[in-house]
Amino acid sequence: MNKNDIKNAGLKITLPRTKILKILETSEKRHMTAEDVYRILLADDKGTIALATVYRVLTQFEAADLVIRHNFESGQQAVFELNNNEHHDHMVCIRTGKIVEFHDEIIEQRQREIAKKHGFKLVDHALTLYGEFEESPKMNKQ
Amino acid sequence: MNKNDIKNAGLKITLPRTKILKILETSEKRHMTAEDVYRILLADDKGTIALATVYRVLTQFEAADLVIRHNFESGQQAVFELNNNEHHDHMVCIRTGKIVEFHDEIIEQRQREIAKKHGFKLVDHALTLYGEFEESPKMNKQ
DNA sequence: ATGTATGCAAAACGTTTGCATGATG
DNA sequence: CATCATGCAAACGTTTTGCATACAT
Repeated sequence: MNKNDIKNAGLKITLPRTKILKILETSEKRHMTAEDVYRILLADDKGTIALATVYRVLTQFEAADLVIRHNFESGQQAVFELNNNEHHDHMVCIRTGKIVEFHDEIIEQRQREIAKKHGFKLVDHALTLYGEFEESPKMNKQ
Repeated sequence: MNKNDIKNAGLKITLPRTKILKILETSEKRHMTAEDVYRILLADDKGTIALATVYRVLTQFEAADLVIRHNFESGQQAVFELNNNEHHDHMVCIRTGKIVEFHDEIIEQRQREIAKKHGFKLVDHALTLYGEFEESPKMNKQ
């Protein structure tokens, strides 16, 4: 019921917003740039939706905790993913851009301990591993 | 002997390069944006050094492993720090911008294990904790 | 009917680049 | 003296914003 998510965020239910949310929900890629979303909108749609609107809506969704914005070390485009409320970190392939999520409770726990030791009130954290996935011989990666 | 570092990087020893390196070495802030460096150059100097040069030099230093560039999740300006060859991660205060470094072997080890489990050749990683340092009552933070 | 959202174009931002000049080895 | 580095201004890619119009409630 994605329309409720929009309404609960205090936002009016508009075509751009429902479409963008649906794209985030149904796209095979969980991590998309604003341009990724924009390109999909251009493709499967008649009514024009401006790139500026995509940015605006994604920013609003972020403020509403509906999506999470990442700025991976590339420093280039931000990527957005639907917030499924299951915290996770990321492995990013430096060759293909492929992103895999993981969660490790030992690391999480250590972070809390380290923060505590430094008198640091932990609000958020980001852990990203950069490297390359070793392809299994027969598989073609994209 | 910072001039050797520059020479070893295959770079000519020029005023901008020695000054920028010295700023990185002697500034009380270990983590500086290009603009931070630029502003210091403007202040304590007569001969103009262009912001473009600061970016160029920092990028060259990065390629020579003299400095490390970070793009913290802010997505705004990159920050540069001298590479002391002691890997560490960062705690960033979301209120003051203060940065504290830490290193935790348990986390490092877990990362290697996770990468291995996923058939991921680990090249680099970035862990940043975001939060607030609890001030001790008498201390004025800056 | 009111207020909010949108498209468009232009601006803003951090960073990079082309080019003619200047300094280094 | 050949090469590399620099300053300047202009380009760049991403993201934001001003404004007049259009839509949701």
